[in-house]
Amino acid sequence: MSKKKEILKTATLLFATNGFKETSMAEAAKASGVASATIFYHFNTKDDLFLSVLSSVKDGILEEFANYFGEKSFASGLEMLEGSVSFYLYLAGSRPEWFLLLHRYYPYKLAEANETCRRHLEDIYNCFVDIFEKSLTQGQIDGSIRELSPRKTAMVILSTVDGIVRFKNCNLYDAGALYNELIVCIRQMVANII
Amino acid sequence: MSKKKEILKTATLLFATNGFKETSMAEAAKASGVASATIFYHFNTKDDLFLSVLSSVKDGILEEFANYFGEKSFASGLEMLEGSVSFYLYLAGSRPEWFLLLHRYYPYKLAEANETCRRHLEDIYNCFVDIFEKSLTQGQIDGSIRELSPRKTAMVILSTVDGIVRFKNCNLYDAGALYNELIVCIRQMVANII
DNA sequence: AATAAAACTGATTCATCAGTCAGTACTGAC
DNA sequence: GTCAGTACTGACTGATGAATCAGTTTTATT
Repeated sequence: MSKKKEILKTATLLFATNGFKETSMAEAAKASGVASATIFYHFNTKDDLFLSVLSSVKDGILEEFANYFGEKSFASGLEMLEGSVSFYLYLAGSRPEWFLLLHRYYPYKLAEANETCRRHLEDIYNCFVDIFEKSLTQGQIDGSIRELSPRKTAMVILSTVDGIVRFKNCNLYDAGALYNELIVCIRQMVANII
Repeated sequence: MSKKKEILKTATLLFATNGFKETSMAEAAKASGVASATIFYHFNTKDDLFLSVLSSVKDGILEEFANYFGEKSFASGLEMLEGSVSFYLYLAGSRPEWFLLLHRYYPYKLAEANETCRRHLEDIYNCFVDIFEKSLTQGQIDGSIRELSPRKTAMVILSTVDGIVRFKNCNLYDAGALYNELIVCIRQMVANII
């Protein structure tokens, strides 16, 4: 792997697990196996490195979801929704660093002043909401989803799923034990009762 | 107000809005209107100050909920649940610094190594889950809530409500516009259909 | 082989910050 | 008034960390 990619990968892990301020550039360089000045050759500033990390996380998430929907098909909108939620939970388990990073406050703080950062975050969360919304709209057509506002309900579902992942990452509860309960709750929330 | 209380109040705001690492002790002292060394007279270390802040936030939250339930009575478990959720949202609006602090990662990171910190966080989240659980159990007795696991469902509800508040604090969506939708979704999730 | 450009480096710089120190000011008890 | 204890202070210290600099090494091109 090129040194630049190595730095990016290592920095993602460090920013996610230890935080932005808590990670020094020298530490990131050492953990990447490069000299302390090399990191500044590839990335002008620390914020610059962070934005590159966030951008690569965005690309990863969008690609993973694109792949998933490229090879899957669903019998109904409700099934698509349940599949999307399950895949979100699966991804949070297989790429914990992505979600840990998104559950830190730094990106949102930076987004207040930095347009690029703001756009990355919006792209990521719009990806999630769009998928849930599409499932709900589809379900209203095929009759598996009840009468509701697809966009707003999609946001509530994202809150729920993202909240569970956050609790798990914060070691507050054994949130992993809630996955089944979560799917049931969401089905109950949106399913059409015939 | 005593200088100690003034420091505590100011530090809560600074840690919540700017973060732990991003707030210097000198800055906190200046914003509190005391000399830079005074803060170390009242609090041994920066972590010590943070733990005092977290402890005062815990006391505040527990007291607010105790007051609310002391003067309210509910016709059913479902109404109690809806009241609790509304009060959570109201509190998140009137005391944003409490929830901003809880939505940062630092407390959870500190909790890994610090027992006191861990206990404060558990007290806070148990308070929330207990209230939702109590509502659900009550509702199962009076028939307003369907068959479900009260503890686990309470956690899912907390994820949802807390997730909405987090999105609002992160300025991701106009989550305030989701409050009505949220109540409807939760009702749909747990209400007994007769 | 010669050359230029790109990649990389360790030593240094300058600012910031948690925590200390050696005091001074205030308060109440007698 | 004086004494003791508590509250408070500005100046200082040692460590850390982002960024720079003045180079060296590698790579690609002719």
